[in-house]
Amino acid sequence: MEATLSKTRLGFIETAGGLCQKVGMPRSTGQIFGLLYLSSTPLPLEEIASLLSISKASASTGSRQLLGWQAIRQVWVPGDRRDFFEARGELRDVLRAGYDNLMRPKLDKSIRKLEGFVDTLEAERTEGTISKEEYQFCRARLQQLKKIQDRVHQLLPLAERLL
Amino acid sequence: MEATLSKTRLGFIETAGGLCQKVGMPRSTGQIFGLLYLSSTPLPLEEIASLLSISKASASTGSRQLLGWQAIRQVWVPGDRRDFFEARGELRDVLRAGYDNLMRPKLDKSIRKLEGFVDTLEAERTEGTISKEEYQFCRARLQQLKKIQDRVHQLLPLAERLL
DNA sequence: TAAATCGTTCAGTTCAAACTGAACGAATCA
DNA sequence: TGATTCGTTCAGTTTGAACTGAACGATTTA
Repeated sequence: MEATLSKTRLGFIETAGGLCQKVGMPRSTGQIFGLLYLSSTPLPLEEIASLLSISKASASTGSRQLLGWQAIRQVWVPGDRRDFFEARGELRDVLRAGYDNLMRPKLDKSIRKLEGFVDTLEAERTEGTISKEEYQFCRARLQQLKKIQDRVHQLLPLAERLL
Repeated sequence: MEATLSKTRLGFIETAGGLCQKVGMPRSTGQIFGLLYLSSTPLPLEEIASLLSISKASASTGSRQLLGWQAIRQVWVPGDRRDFFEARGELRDVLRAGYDNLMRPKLDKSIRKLEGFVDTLEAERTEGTISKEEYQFCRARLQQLKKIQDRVHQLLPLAERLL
């Protein structure tokens, strides 16, 4: 299929790519999702690459990334050996999966790190490495930070439900 | 002051820098905030640079960025010509300001963009540029996307209150 | 079995953002 | 006024991630 893309889809793809890039993920990955999200029919890897004017390599890595996030799924077309991809229509579930698989682990890790800092702070105090003043000040700030993290932990499940 | 940093502060600085980098902002900016957040006394630009082993130029741009986000504030020390900086202790307010000044405008912009896509889609339909099928499919997906954006708009003020 | 097609992997390149050193203007001090 | 001490700005460099082309293994087709 040599079809060209409509203006709408072109603009959408560009926006999705730019959005992803701003959040720190590869632009091409966002472009792929944008392309598939407005595609009424599953597309093979080769066509994704050519429509977006990117290499097959980028299309491959990008789509595997999106698969990992469960943002797209793989579709087998009878009698066709190629891999076809389509976007998951249920964006709610995509976001939920994104939260479970990407956000939550990172948050948990950051909490553990924060507790680590509190520990080393205590150690440094007993060692006498730091002054009482610095100890108290840092302790207070770290605790405040922890409080905020806890609030975030309360908020995220709530968000999950509201969305 | 030629004081060296405690282990706690060093680790905290590194974490803050890495965190910022992952979210798409300069690492050094996060380091500066990390340094100030655990500093019981305001620091002059020069010392920020030397403690973090970065150039004065980076320290300057980074601190101005943080000032813009209201994450730190400038303090004048009587009899000292230099600029001193300290982190805002009230992280709640920092987050709120970050939401108001950074998140919200971007969200609004993306909504406007989305509406633009709907419009061009309509136009392309009446022009006959796209098939009825593609039109209907894209329209449905764009509408679903808009629904999610609306939910996010409901959620964010709520988050602001909970934090 | 040979030829062809498909997707992945990997080394090398490209590219954009961050960072730096130096020059500069402004403000202070002698 | 001349000499310093600030902070900012800007051109050039560095750095790291994204992207590419080519080679490869796997699977299918002739």
